[in-house]
Amino acid sequence: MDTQDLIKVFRENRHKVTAQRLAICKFILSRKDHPMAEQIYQELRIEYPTISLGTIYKTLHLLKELGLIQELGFNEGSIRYDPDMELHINMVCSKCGKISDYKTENVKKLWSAITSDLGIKPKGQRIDLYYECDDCKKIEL
Amino acid sequence: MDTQDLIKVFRENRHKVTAQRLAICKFILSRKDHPMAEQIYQELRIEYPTISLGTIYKTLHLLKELGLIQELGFNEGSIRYDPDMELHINMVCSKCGKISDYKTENVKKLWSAITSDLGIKPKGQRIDLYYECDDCKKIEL
DNA sequence: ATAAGTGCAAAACATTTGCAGGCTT
DNA sequence: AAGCCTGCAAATGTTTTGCACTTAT
Repeated sequence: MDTQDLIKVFRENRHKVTAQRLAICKFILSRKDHPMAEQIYQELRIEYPTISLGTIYKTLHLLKELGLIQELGFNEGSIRYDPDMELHINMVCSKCGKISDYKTENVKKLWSAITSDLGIKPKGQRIDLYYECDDCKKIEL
Repeated sequence: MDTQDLIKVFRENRHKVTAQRLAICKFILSRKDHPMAEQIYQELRIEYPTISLGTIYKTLHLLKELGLIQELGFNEGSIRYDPDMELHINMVCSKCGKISDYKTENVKKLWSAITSDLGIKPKGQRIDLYYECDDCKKIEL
């Protein structure tokens, strides 16, 4: 999704196009490591010194409403943001907290088995698998 | 897991057995609706008027350490506690937030497929499926 | 011109921490 | 008797809210 697409989505939904909004959206949509609001704030502050955390949160909520990102609440009480809206597994390192996405056809099969079993239609999902990542394994040795 | 088992686990791990601790543990282990700390506090306050939120949190952390419950962070920033440590799916109603567990052999199959694919051993997992529950569907009509 | 968005600061929550006194071992 | 546990209160960290000012439409 490039800048032009973003602008189109905003206009179609009667939301104004501002520099901050574009910057926040482009930032989160390009990141694959599920950052939290504070991280987004710190990085954008370099280019937009007056940007505020409030604006970051408001924009993230807007993106969630528009269906462009997903919120993931974690145990430490923090919320992280994931721009991947497709069915996937969050591979979470239980040591360092690093997250990467993993996709496999098997999940889709499982989901269709479950939904036909229960007779429901899913509105969304979240699948976390906790493991120890390669970096943390190395440190251990 | 009954009271005697609980006492045994505490003693084996050199934790003292107190009335509050037993009450909190019995409460959370018997609940299937994944309550948050505040809910546990409000309900136990009836029988133990001087119990404090701090104690609730400390006890929940202890139970997590002992591997008896799981913490689930949610989007609203709250943490809910799940006494079911087996592989299961959290069926979350996206309207009212109600949660129930669902177990199926299919998940175990999926998990073993993934772990052999990636060559990792999972330390834990969390699977949420968002849908609209029967009660909320009825209200809608 | 109008309505919506921004930045700032204060408020609202949820969770954690520190400590004096009390209870289990 | 010693040390862990409790309850209270203060501190922390994150997210939300209110409002005057600015900007996009």
